[in-house]
Amino acid sequence: MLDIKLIRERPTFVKNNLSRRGNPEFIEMLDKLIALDKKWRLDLTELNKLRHKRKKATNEIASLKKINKDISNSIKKAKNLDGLIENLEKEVVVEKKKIKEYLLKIPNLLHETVPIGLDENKNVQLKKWGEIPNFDYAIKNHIELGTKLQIIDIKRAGKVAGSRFFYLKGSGVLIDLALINFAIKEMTNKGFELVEPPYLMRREAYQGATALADFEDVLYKIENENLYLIATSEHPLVAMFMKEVIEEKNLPLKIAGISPCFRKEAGSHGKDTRGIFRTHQFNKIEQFIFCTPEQSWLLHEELLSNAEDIMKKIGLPYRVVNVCTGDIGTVAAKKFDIEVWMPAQNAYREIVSCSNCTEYQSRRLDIRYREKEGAPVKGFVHTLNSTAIATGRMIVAILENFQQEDGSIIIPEVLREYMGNIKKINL
RNA sequence: GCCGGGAUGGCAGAGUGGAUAACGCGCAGGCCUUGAGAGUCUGUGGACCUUUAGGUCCGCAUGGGUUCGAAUCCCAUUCCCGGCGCCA
Repeated sequence: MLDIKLIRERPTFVKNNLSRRGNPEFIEMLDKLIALDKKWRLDLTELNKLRHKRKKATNEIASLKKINKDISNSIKKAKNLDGLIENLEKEVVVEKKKIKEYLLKIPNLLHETVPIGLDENKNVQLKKWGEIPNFDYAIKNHIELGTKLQIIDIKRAGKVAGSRFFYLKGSGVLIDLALINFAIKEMTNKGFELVEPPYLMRREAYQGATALADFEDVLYKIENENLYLIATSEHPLVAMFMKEVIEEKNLPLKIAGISPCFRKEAGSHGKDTRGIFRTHQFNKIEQFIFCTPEQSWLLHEELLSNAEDIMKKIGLPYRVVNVCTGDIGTVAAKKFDIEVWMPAQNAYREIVSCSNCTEYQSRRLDIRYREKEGAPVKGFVHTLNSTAIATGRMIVAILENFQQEDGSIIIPEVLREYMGNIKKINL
């Protein structure tokens, strides 16, 4: 959510920034918001005047009553104002609500370094790491590999839960858990505190964590309850501190969230339908940071480098892209994606997403900071998030990149200690 | 799920139908002091208008209701605590 004061004081600046997203709807919304805000302030001032009049009348009643004088005239005077006040009150409430709605829909301001572009094709490659493997035999995709090795069962998952679900079995489970444990070690070594969040969240909290428009497409709602399954641990992690004031000595607050993620993936029909690249449920270890505005851009780079370290240690070739204005989403001011090489697709595909959300989430959730206890609040914290490891996609990458001619898989060395020191997954 | 208790500023906590939501802690500033501390004075919820100063309204979990007037009375909802029940 943007600061309404900033919009009032520097409307052109905000408009220019929003226009970089290339969606005229946002400009329309902003114009409507500005006009509505103006009207709201006028009406509010008028309402306050009326309320003042009534207040004076009721005070009069109190003092007349004390000296046993007749109050029927004064009561009439006060009652006459009621209708006017009630009507204007309703108007003001409706206006305020609409203003809030616009504010919740208008996306975050973009950092100046975000490249302009309509879609992911305009994302700018920043760096590349690792050698793309050269296979001198016909390679298999992760579905063939996983099925043959009996570590992934998509068919039976379809029978039981529908498409985009999967069973992991045997060594598949071990890799999944090894990835989690490896990520835990990496994050702990880098000073992150481990957190297992609730997997369900109330609407009030969820609305602060993400954009309203994302709800229906992405989130599973529990029937007859005000609860949603989390799409990523980022959401319960940021909401964890809603309505709180954090002391500066505790910033930056670094958290590693561990949880399954549930996503409807509505609107992605036909995209990545086969296999476990895009599924309704997967496990993820997430990096999350609360910090001061001064710290956030440096920490954004740090989160990226943490995620890159993991890629390097596992040994997967990847590239980093600076996500462009059309692809960046509502809440981020700037976003890096790490894309891993997927041999069977002959392409780099997203495996890590690393965002600086500046104060967009914290303003919605009212997460502020102050110098120390009792001191006045300084402002809203900045929030950042980045994937550490999303196990589903990582398993796809490992199977495809480390496959051997006979269909076996070489296990990356860093994972072996968590898998009983086996080096290979064989049939 | 049932019964009971509760929700007031950054924190603690009074106020049970009538003007400014008390006192305190913390924090900020002034005075005092070589400095710190102690002491002392002032300030310390939000919004809007006007801005040198100031003015007005809102705010006691949320939403309704009663009343000329609600933190206070009534109804509903949410959350927290305790007890009982159920349960991995």
